[in-house]
Amino acid sequence: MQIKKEEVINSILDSAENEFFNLGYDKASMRTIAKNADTTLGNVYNYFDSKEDLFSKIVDKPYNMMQSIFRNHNSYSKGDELLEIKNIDAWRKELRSTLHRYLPMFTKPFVILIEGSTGTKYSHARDALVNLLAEHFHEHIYEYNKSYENVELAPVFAEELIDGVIKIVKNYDDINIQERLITEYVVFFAVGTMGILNN
Amino acid sequence: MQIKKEEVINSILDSAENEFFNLGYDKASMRTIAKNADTTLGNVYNYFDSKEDLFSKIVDKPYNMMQSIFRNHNSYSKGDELLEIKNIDAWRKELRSTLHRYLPMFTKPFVILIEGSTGTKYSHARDALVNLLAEHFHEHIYEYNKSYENVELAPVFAEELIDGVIKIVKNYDDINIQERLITEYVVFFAVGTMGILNN
Amino acid sequence: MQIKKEEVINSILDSAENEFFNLGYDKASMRTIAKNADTTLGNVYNYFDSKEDLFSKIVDKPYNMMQSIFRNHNSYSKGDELLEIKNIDAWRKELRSTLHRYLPMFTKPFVILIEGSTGTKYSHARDALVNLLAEHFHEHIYEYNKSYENVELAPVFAEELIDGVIKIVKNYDDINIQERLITEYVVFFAVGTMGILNN
Amino acid sequence: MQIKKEEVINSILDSAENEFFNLGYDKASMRTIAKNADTTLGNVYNYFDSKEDLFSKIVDKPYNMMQSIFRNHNSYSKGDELLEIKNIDAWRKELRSTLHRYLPMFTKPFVILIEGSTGTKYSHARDALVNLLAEHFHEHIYEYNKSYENVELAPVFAEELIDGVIKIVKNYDDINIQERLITEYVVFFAVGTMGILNN
DNA sequence: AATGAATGAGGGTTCATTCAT
DNA sequence: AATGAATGAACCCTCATTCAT
Repeated sequence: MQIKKEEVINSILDSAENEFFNLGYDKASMRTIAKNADTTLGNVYNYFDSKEDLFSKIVDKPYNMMQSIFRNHNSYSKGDELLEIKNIDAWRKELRSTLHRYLPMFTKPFVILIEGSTGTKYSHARDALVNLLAEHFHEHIYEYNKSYENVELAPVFAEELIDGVIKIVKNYDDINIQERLITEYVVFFAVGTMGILNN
Repeated sequence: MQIKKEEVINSILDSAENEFFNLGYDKASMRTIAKNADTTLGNVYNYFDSKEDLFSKIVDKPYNMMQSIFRNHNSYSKGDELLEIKNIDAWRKELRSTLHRYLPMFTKPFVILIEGSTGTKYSHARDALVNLLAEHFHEHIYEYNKSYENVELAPVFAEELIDGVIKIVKNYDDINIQERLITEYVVFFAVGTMGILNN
Repeated sequence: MQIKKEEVINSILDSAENEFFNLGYDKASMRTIAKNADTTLGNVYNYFDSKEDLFSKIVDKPYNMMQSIFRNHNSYSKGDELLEIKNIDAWRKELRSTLHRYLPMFTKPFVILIEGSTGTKYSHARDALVNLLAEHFHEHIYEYNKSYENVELAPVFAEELIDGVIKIVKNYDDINIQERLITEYVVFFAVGTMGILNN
Repeated sequence: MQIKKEEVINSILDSAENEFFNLGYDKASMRTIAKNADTTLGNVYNYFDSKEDLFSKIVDKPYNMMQSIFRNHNSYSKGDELLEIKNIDAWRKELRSTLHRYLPMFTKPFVILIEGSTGTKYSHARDALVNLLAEHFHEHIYEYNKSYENVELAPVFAEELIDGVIKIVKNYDDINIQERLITEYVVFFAVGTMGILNN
């Protein structure tokens, strides 16, 4: 019975994960979630208080991971000396090994958290991540070219960097391909920003 | 009387523009649109046949502009020799004058068309734009570095380029700022892609 | 101006007559009536208090005719000696001349009154006519065959006789064809009822 | 529970049958149906997909019966030799036994199908029936009196024959009375048409 | 623990009627 | 007299949530 119960819960969570992943919070349907979990609508409400609660249960893990990364994100800025590197392939190698640590975070629930949480109390999560990254860009810009006049692009870069990563994660299941493409995508951002700052 | 009528129509259009802008087509509420236009739900239907019709009235102008750009977009690729240019500022100047022609398209309605048209007959617009751009990236990649191994990034670049522009348009009303930032953002993409292809 | 006014009124009445004729009271649309009368919805209400009032103005003439016929309908039963007649062609001739007097009643407004008045205070008109005719049938039946066991058919005969006439009027505009077909249709009823009463 | 469910379904079906019977499809109100079924509007939609679906569930049985009769209605025309029979009572007997097979079709749902289906995909049913019968009349007329000059009456006869049957079904619930009256009504049509064709 | 029936608020839409001009 | 904008009640339908069993 103990086992049985967990089976049902997992079945619901799986079904919900798919639904939220495909449609986002607002357009997701509790009926569909129940149906694809091979259980009843009423029974879903025996295990989860509400649609929002169910969403929380799925999204909480990546949310907490993100929070803890935020708290000690100074460790992240160790890569700053990269800016000095002239050889792009060296960047690729360095970045790949750094990314490797974060890759486990890029799961379906993370994608849901970032782009499917509109309408929930988690909708700030995406903004927080964007802002954190935007700050980074901002700092780098300031550090590298104090007189650069298009600083407003920092949040744009941040957002599109994140969305690009999300897009790669959504489209490619194979973790190796993910790693290769995300690395290259981040290198692209590094090269691009360096380029416009250089001149 | 003539004036009165247009006032109401504009009031409805403004209200609808905001609603569609904030919520997208599907989640937008005709009741809310009416309320924010200081009129009655029934009266909205005196001026517009349906929700979809109201949406069309807002989105048609940027849609047609996009279509006409698509039809003669060969003129766009004339800028290919830019790739040879080493001086980034030259790129900036060239791109800025090119973008100048497209700037009138980048309005709130355009944003709605691109990211709020799910559920309408315009939902293909975003995809069409993304595909067109993705092809461009693809061609450039192939032209410049036949052995480049991360070609899968083309659609990602396309999508994030568009989303970045959208984000700029959303955040800055001043057309001059828009022009400056969009130009720089596109230059950033050019520099970035060139950089990763070069090595 | 006086003339102008009547023109508008007639235009509205004509348009309404068509609309009620084609759709019946309930499904008729005031908007459509106004449009087809080349005037405004609001203006229709300057001349007629309501949809029901407009309906009345169209249907009142045939209604009153019907009422006056009802009041002295004993004159109608003078044709009873027909029952003795064996020659059908004699019936045809006799009936045709009788019908001739009633033909002017079978106009579009009459049709509207009989089959398009559901939902109005005139909806009893049809029933009244049916009942009057049913009584006639009843009397004849009783007169001719006191032991006939299917007396309940009287109202059915009445209703179908009326509906048949209405159908002929609706489908044939030519008054001569109307006369020929209605006569024959009534003869058919006479022959039919006589036949089943005879045995 | 199983029982409870069927009770509600039947309650809704009954309520809907009455509503459609009284008002026809278009004017019937789902709210009224729900109210008269002692349930909620939303709950009606738990059992039936749409207004049209609910209508189908009521009308499908008589519709299918009608269709199967249409498919092998050649068996019907076998009674043609009846035309030679001079004894009306023989006709009565013969017709009654023929009608007996069709009687189960003549229910409230059948009435709804024939006169209340405007606005649904079943709206052709009445026309189909009328046309089939009109053809029959046409053939008989031609067969029996090639020079008869009022052939236009065929569709009128067809329509009024049907409407008469409908009227009987509407007014008499007792199946035996139905049988007696419908038989007599059809005999009346036979005698009537024979009479006018004979001369 | 599980069912699925029931609820109610909200969605888009139509239309007779009223009212200010 | 004429306009047509505005209203409000009713339409069909959806869906998260609750509740009795």
